[in-house]
Amino acid sequence: MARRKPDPTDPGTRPTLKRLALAVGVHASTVSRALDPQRSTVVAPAVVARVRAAAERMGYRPDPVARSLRTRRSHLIGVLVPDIANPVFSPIIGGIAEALAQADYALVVADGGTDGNRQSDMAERLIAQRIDGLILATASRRDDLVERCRARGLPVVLVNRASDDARLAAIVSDDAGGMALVVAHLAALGHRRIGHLAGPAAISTGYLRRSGFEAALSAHGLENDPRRIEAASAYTRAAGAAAAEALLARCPEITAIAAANDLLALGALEAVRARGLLCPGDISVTGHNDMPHVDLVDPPLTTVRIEHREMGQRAARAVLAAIDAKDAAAPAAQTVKLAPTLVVRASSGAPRDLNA
Amino acid sequence: MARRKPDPTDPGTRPTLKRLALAVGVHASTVSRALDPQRSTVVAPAVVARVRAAAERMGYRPDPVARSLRTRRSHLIGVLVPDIANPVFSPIIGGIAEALAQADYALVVADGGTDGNRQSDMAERLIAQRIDGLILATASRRDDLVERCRARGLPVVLVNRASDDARLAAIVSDDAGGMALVVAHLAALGHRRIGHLAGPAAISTGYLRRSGFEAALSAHGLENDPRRIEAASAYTRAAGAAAAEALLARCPEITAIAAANDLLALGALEAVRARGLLCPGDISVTGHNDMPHVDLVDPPLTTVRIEHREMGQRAARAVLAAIDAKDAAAPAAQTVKLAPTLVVRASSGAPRDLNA
DNA sequence: CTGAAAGCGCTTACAG
DNA sequence: CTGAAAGCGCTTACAG
Repeated sequence: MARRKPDPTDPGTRPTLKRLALAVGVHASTVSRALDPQRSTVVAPAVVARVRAAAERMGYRPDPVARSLRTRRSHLIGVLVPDIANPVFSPIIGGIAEALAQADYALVVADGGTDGNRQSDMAERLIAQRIDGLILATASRRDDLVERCRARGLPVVLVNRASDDARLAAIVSDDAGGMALVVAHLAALGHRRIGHLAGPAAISTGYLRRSGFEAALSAHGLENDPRRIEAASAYTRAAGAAAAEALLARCPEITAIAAANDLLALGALEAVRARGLLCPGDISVTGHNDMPHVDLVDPPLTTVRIEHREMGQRAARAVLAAIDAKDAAAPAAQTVKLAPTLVVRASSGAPRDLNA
Repeated sequence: MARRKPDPTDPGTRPTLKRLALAVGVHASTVSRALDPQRSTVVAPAVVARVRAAAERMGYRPDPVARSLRTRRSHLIGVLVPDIANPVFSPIIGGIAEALAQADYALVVADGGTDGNRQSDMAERLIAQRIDGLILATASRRDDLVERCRARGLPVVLVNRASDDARLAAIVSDDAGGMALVVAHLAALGHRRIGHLAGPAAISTGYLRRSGFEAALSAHGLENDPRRIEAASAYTRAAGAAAAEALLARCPEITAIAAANDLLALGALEAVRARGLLCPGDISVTGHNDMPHVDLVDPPLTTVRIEHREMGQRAARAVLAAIDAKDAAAPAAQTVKLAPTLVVRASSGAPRDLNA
């Protein structure tokens, strides 16, 4: 014999299905059915009532691990972000957590950093935990990781950043549209020579905001001089400051800088100040994201607001739908583009030539 | 018969222990032992080598769900925060995630909000997921939830906020010490009438920063007038603005406001501006936490820096230690107070009476 | 050093 | 409508 069998009537430990069955006087399988709203229709109403009452009284909670082993469903969703501490991703995670909790799923988060190998490694760990689906906030435009998940049949949804492969479900902001709002605003103020602080070209937000910026210039009949675009090496304040410094040195004629995100814009503000220039008197600066508290920086930042929390909620619902679709062979999920809005504050003003 | 037995030699699906055993030509129990560094010493070295090679070749990964069911260990740690999107908690979560990943544990996060009932509910969900330990960032000074977890024998560690019950492991900042740094700084500048924007008294940070503030006034021989202390209803900018407005109306004589955290300080800055006062010319304002980017607000905020990321790492290590201790009946974990540092920026200056 | 068996706590096809 | 049995994929006490 392998081990002493524990007494299923022992009330000392957390109650199991078996003990509950013993207490009610029916078989465990009947208890299992009575407790499942779907299958309880097949059980005698009186039995269902007795089972439910006993479960309540004994404080029975089904063991999710045992259930997972049997059903092959963990009710866990993995989320991989490049940086948990980045203020842009926190509301996304918050939105995901909220929507998942409503559906009785839990959220396993991993910080993948910006290094592709580490991201793969963290994703493998999540998959090893038998997550039912994965939400990726780390995607680059061509991403091995995304492809591998697809190949394994793991439901995957991208959030905030899309991949070039349009077959993948993604919940993103209309990045090009956001830049169109910015350029329209600056053009209306009278700016004609506008620089762009681009994000990394390998990330969809960097690429699409840049091409959106260029398209908007043309639409407004403004010159699109590639020299006036400088790409930052990363979405950080420091990278933004360095890129803005290079841009200001090379193109002193520009009267505004439209940055690809708020962190870059904050860096640009530092570079502007370091050169002894005034914002917006000498040069206007705009951001993208509307991060918390950018309304309090000096000067308050004009930026593009994205509903990150809603983005997270939608991504959660999309993975859940993808999981159901896997069972039902339902239609594939698709890309959703949320419409951003412009928030005008004090960092944008009339160009200096109009002031003079 | 219940069901057709799947062929364990079928290579189509993810390999199991049994299939690996079949491939190597030994029993599953031997494979299990060979793959566990602890118990592989008891297996013939040649067999260990063959098993490991086959595992590698077939890409075998033990199923964590099955393992959990058997060992009663999920390798999952739950974290309950009041608000995932709050910039103070993100680096804490980041630190926890990093330290857990190193120990091969994963992190399940839940957003409990500020409502006690919802917090309990979310904690129950985490526990239902069979987490091995819980990190609470939501603790109030007297917290039912904390007590209930203790009663169940679930390893619990508090982070950032402690409870009044000193038996509980907690990783916190020296909150009183942080306020002492602030008061010393303001006193050195010449301030003698200093107001305090307190946090909620039911939370340790609110209570301890307030009492630390009062103790520091006495230590510097400054008058401790309770009218000069106004408690905010929550740690938000809006609550900070409202409380600061009340404080300024009641005590126009104060020349500085020491806020219990940065969010309250940002609100105070708004209230100061709304009154047509200048910071720091008319009144100095200080914060607590050194949230990201408060160096860029207008004026750059003098505050107390807390190493939130390290706090998270330590909390993770503490739960892991508590889990081991549970097995080993090792000594109970204890409270760790991290030393904060003062960061002087432009929101604090000489009092207006010295300027005149 | 290795194998055979039991069991973790569920769910579900099958039989009645 | 209900019960008995098998099985999800592991680990581990026991026997040899």
